[in-house]
Parts: sequence; C-alpha cells; structure tokens
Amino acid sequence: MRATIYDIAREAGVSIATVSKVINHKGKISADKRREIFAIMERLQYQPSRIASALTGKHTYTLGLLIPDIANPFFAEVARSVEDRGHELGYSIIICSTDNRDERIAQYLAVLRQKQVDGIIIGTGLSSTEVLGELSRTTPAVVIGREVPSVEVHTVVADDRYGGRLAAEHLLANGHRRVGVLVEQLGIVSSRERLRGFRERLAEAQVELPETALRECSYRIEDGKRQAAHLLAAADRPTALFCCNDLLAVGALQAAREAGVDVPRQLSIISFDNTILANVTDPPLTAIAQPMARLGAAAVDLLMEEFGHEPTVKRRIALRTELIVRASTAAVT
Amino acid sequence: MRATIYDIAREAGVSIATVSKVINHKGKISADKRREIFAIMERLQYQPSRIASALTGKHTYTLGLLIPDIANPFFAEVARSVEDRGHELGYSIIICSTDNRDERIAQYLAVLRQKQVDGIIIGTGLSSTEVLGELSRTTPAVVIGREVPSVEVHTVVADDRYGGRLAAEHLLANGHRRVGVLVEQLGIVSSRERLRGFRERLAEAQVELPETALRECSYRIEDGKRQAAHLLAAADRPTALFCCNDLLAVGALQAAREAGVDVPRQLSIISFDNTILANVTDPPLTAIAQPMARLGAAAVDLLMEEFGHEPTVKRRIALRTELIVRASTAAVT
DNA sequence: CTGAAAGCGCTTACAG
DNA sequence: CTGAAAGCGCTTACAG
Repeated sequence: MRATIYDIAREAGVSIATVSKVINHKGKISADKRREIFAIMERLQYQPSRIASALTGKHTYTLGLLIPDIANPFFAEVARSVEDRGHELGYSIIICSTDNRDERIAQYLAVLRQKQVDGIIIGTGLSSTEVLGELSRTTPAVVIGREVPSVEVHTVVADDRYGGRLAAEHLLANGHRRVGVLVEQLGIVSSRERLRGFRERLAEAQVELPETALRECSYRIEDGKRQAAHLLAAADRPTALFCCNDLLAVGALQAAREAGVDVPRQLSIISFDNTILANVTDPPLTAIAQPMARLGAAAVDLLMEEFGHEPTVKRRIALRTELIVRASTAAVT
Repeated sequence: MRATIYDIAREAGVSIATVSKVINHKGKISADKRREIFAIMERLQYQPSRIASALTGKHTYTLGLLIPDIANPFFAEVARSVEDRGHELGYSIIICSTDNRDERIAQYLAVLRQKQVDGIIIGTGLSSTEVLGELSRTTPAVVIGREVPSVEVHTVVADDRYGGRLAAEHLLANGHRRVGVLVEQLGIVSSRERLRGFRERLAEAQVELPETALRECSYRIEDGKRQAAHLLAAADRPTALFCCNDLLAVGALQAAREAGVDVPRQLSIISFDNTILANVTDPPLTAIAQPMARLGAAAVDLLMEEFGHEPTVKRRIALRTELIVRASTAAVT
C-alpha cells in the first residue's frame, strides 16, 4: 500500500495536521520538524493524494481542454501550449476532442463536471450559447480561438481581422487584383473576421471580391481542393488565393497541381494559421501566423485570474497575427 | 452548491446507500424507487463526484498518456485514438508531453501518481528501465511504440521490422540498388528494427547498404534535411532513400529540392509513419503506414485487461504495417 | 429490498 | 508552534 499522511505523522511523532501544514507550506512549523518530516516523506516515497485533498474542497489541479480534434495540427499545437503553461502552474490537462458534435460535447462536459476540473478551456463550437452561459456561470471558463459576443466569458483570440488585412496587403503589394477566397464555415466568427479584414483592405485599394470568387468550405483538405478547383476552372481565374486555414491551402495547392497551374508563378496562395503543414508543402506556404503558443498560455493565465476570489471582469484578449512570407506567393506576371 | 448524494437521498426519502446502489446499478432496488431516484437526480442536475468515489478506493477513471510531444502529428494521432477508446470506456486522458526529458518525465510521473490515474500509457523514452519496472509494478502500464525487452510490461508496437522489409521490397521492385537510409536514433529499438528489416530484405536481393549511406538523425525536419544533403552530395549518390519517419522524409524532400534533384525521377523517397504530413508534401510521400488509430486503441484495451483482478501475463502486440504508394517513389531510370 | 455506520486521505477552523 | 476533531461525498461490508 502507498503511504498516507497518517504513516508520515506516525513516523514523525506528530499529528496529521502538522504534516498537512508542512506539505502545503502553511502555518508555522519549526524548521527542524519540517526537515524531518520532509525526510520521512522522501523515505516512504510519499505522494499526497490529490483525490483526498480535492475532496476537502480544494482544487483538483486539473483543467479540461475542449477542442474539435487533437489530431488536427493547429489544435495539437495549441494543446501543447496549454499543457506547458498548465504544467508550470501545477495543473494537468484532460483532452476532449469533440468533433464539434453536440453529443460528444455534452458527454465531455458531464465528465469534466464529475471530475470537478478547476476550469475549462473551450476551443470548440458549443451546441448553443446557453450551454456556454450556463457553463461559465458554474465553472471558470475561457473561450479560445472563437468569439461568442452574446456571452460574458473570458476570450482569447488571434486578431483575425487584422490577419485578413495583412493577407490582402501582401497580395496587393504583389500586384494581385483578381483574387479568390476559401473560407471556413462563415458561421464561425473568426472566419467571418478574417474575410472582413481581407475585404476591407482590398476595398481600400479599390479591389473588389466578387461573390463567385468566395467559396465556403469545411476544414478538410479535400474540400479545399474541390472548391479551389472550381475557382481555377473559371475563365477569369484568380491570380491569388487567400485560404482561411492551412488545410484548405494544402487542398488549393493540390488543386493547382492537378490543374497544371504553377504556384507561385501562375497562382499565389496565402494561408492562415501557420501550422507545421505550412512548412512542409512545396512550395512552403506564405501564411498569416496565429500565435498558437501564446493563445494556449494566455487562456491558462486567464483561467488562473478567474480562480481568484473576487469576481473578475471578463476580458477579451486579441493576440497579433503576423505575416510569414514563404514561397507560395509572388508578384503577378 | 451542487447537489450531493445526501440531497438526492433526502428528496427521495431513502438512504444514501440506496442512492449509491442506483447510481452504480448495484444490488437490488425496486424498479419504482429506481425510477424515482433517477428523476430526482435529473431534476437536481446531480452528477456524482468522481473525486469522492475515487477516494473510496474505486477507480479515478483517468489514464495518463506519456508521449514526447502532443504537437508532433504522429503522437497527436495516437493520442486521438487513445482518447477515443478511453472515452468509449468511460476514461479521461491526461496528456503529458515529456520532450523525452528526464526531468519532465519524473514530474509527470509524480503528478500521475498523486492523481492516482488508473493506468499509464507510455509512448516516450524513460530515463531508465528501472523507472519503468518500478512503475509497472505499482500501476497498470503499457508501453506503446517502443520495446523494452528487459522489463515485463504490456507492449503495443507496429511491426517495425516487417515495415522495414516492405520499404526495401518496394525500392527493390522499382529497380533501386544504391540506397541510403535516414534513421532516427539507433538507441531506439523500433528504429533499429526498421533498419534491420530493411537490411535483411536488401541482403536477400544481394544488395548491400554501405555504412556511409546510413545517417543517424534526431526527429527534426532540419536534421533530416542536413543528413540527406550529405548523402546527395556524394559522388555515387543513392537513387533511393528510406527515411524512418515522416519528419525526416520531409527534410529529405527539402534537401533534394535545394540540390536540384528531382523526386521521384532522380531520387525515390520512402517514408515511415504515414501521418498527415505524408499527404501534404509535394510529391506526396510513399510511406510505410503505422496503424496509429489501432495502436492507441490496443494500448487502452491492454490496460483494461490489466484492471482485472488476476495478475495477467504481459502481452506484446505487434500490429501490421502497410505500404502506401504515393508519388515520391518511382522506377530507377 | 434497504439502511446505519465505518472509512477513504486529506484540510480547516478552532483550541490550547 | 501543535493537535483533536469534524467534514468533504462517496462505497462497502454488514445487519436486518
């Protein structure tokens, strides 16, 4: 059997209350006693039971991370940063891949409640804003990578609109005037914002984005490929494509290859996210980088704020996106 | 405050023992009472506290997953399958990215002990086989993706040696006789096994793999690139390269591009793993596929076996690898 | 079929 | 500075 606080107390000839205080660096314990108790803990390989201490009303030191899919490189990178920041602060992370399906979301939410996680980071769509409202009232929560303006909740996002502007600016600077866009579902705010920023910047340069040049996609490579193929088949085919995530850009690259369209000589492609995929394609993708590492860390930090006792004003943090120029874009010829 | 078992018992006019039995489908409870109690739980939005039930000596329904890095696509895909199989069976997964660093491993192991996870899946190198031996004696554990022959522990691996054979066979069938290899650190058994299978099959065809054509790498793209560049610079440059994982293959692809060597016309590249990366490169990579989804699920299933009461004979499961032909390999010209 | 009671391993006032 | 005791929310023999 593993040692308990009673074993330590007995060995040390003190009460369990004293041992508890030593473990938690609380109260005043004489230095000698403290040293001795630590030595005994060491010797008996004692690890305090988080289960028991959680039951006493303290924290579980566990956070839940709801994302669409941990196998998606974007979310995997975000998860890594959540994990790292959490680990630094003594928290473990339970991963919950929801596939954006209501059923899975509900199941995971129930599990996280049963396990009494100290907080939840939500990077997935939720079935309804009510669910989110309810949730954030009972558990510290922060939404990451998307916006739910109707609900009072901490939010960490990339500055999508600005990112969209950056993308447009880069294409304009390269002389592109006939551009197309592959957006992820427009129901998602971040998707709309990217498009909005992109359009705005185009408009400032008197460039128009015709409705026919805008294709809505899911987040799958094949879908990006199919939609890009449509755009490339048009008579007045665009000279540049803005893809709202790396998966779509990969699809666009594949479509171009199949259509015999050279990237970047005949078609520039600019992506959004900047996951490892952007580094791996040929040509590597020029992309608007989301600060994935900082997104995750900021989400954890907001959660920590929420653990304080005073009710906090809900904050919204927008982290800067950044243009990373690689080889998939070039000047129009 | 959230409802407890006492609230339910009071409402229903029964003892908490009865409620407990209803929750756990244990003992005999009259159907009427059961229905009523369920209704009350529903009404009060009661969720039993896993914390409390874990303290009573039952399971925590939590598993730990130790991997080098959740942001690595291979491990992300494995993690997803561990998560899914775990979820089906009612278990949550705590992710632990170790970066293969002893310090992080030790910290995570301590955390997992404190949280009393029911089992641990180990997909990372451990500081020593003693640590693993010790661990597997105190906690149900299964090693995934690597072998530790000296320790009696459940193991799930891909059939690396067979995979190596498949790779060699494919290259031979395409007429290649001068081949090079990028291996991941040879200290890792799976890496050695891939190489062994590859060599064996070559030998059967009277083809030799000179020592100079074998380059040891870390698991980083840049390293693969650098080592591949070496091979490509040689006078008797190989016509085909076997890369022991997708990251290295991506590096090799980049080196070939920089050296002006056309893949697959002048150089065939065959990879190992078959993560999303293999789909995304240009040309897409011919690869030996590891059954990532089945690896994770099998690991969870072995853990479940271990939860039974009788001591189990430790098993070793080797899952078949498979050749996926894409466009990075071709017949020698 | 149902319940009283002990116990899981801690923390937290409270008293000294 | 230290300890006795209650309590966290369950489960599990055991008794009826």
